[in-house]
Amino acid sequence: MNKYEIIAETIQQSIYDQKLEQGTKLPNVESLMKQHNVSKSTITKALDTLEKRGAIFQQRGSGIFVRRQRREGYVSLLTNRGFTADLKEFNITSEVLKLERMNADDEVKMNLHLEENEEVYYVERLRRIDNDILCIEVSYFPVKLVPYLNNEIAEGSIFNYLTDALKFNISFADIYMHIDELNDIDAKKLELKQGNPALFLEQVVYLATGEPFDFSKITYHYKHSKFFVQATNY
Amino acid sequence: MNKYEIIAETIQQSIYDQKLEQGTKLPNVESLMKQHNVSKSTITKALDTLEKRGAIFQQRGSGIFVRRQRREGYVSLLTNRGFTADLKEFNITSEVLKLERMNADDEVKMNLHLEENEEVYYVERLRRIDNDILCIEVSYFPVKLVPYLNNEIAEGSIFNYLTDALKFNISFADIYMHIDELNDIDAKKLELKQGNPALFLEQVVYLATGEPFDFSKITYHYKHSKFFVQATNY
DNA sequence: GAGTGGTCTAGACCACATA
DNA sequence: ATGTGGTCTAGACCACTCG
Repeated sequence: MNKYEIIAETIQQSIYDQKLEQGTKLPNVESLMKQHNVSKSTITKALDTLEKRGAIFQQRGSGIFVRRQRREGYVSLLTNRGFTADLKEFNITSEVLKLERMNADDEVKMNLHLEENEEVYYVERLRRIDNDILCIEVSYFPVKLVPYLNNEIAEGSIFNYLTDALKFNISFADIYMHIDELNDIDAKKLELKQGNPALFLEQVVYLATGEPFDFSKITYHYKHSKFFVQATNY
Repeated sequence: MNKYEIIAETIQQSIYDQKLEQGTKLPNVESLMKQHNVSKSTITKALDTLEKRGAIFQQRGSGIFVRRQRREGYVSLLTNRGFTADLKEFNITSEVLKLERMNADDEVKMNLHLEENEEVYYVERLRRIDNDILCIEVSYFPVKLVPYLNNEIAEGSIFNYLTDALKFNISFADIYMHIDELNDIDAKKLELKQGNPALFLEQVVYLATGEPFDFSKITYHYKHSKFFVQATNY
């Protein structure tokens, strides 16, 4: 880890450990420099990182303050680290409904930038949060990037498998959302009724190289899904 | 404007003007340094800014590439600059249903960190996107921060009024979302039926000082609201 | 190995907030 | 006026990618 990353972790941890409230003032830049024995730019970089994550905000001429402060029970859409929900806070489990290799259809080809006749893994999962049904997730992974996938992996976190075992360097994601009524099939899977409201989310996730490796369509149970976004004005 | 901001604008504009596609490689850091006659850190800062905005991605050892690429018709939840929707792309108009000064109730007091007996402006607006009904928005602004508001201002962009006339320095926002069925009253306003799906969004917007100045509850019309989020893995 | 972006330093100077 | 964070420089060195 780089110096600035270590410093960022240290500060974030100390906010967490001391349960500092929103608005609490942190030590100034100079004392952080001395404390960690690094140059000003390194402290600045560490603080910028924490600001991006939504942990602090900085005000020129005034100081550095704790931001954080989320309501209970909401899942962050752009989690602190990684897009998958905070697995520590919430107990999320997955039941694999289907897993197979298949040829990509047009929609999948377009979203994953695939050529003709390329194969993908198709995974359909029912995900639960603390035993409540959270969503149905249908995912596609190109075989050329994800050469192997099985039920055991899909029951856990596929993203953890990709980063840990396959050393994927996940970089960014495009997320599209809309609301609509449930159709008959999805309603049954979610144990709801046809016509009930649902949030439909599509995401394309990219490697650091810019290659898309995951296209997923997720249908959320309207009673058990609450989302949280920390926006910053760039 | 700072040097790095000007450089960031220039690069972003050139991507836009040349309609560069995702994955297009940009000039390397050294040539950008020479071209703008600045040091490496300044270029780095400019590129970091663009990366935060989702306009580019950088890959060590390889280059700088164009990211951008959004589907048509989706409103960005964390717009390029500012949280209010891209007003240039979409024609958003507001009809003021109600505007009055009142005492804050408990919910408003909590979200805006107000003391007992503080007054707020209450604004209820029906917002349209290209003549379709987009949402009902109910907003609260503390009078101590927003001493004046009228119908004419509320028919336009309140945020523009706050930043331009009152010189507000808007810094960040917390956004909470959930899905549910419409009640009778909201359904009528949105010209929908009771029980239809809706996205409910609550936002608290903060100044650079960390003071909250806006608490809004927004109910979106499910047929005319599509959202887009660009996530980055910090 | 050549080329690319990323980190880090030491120090000068600037812009803003607050009392 | 003082203190605080923000910008910028010049240059050294590091880490990754790719042919």
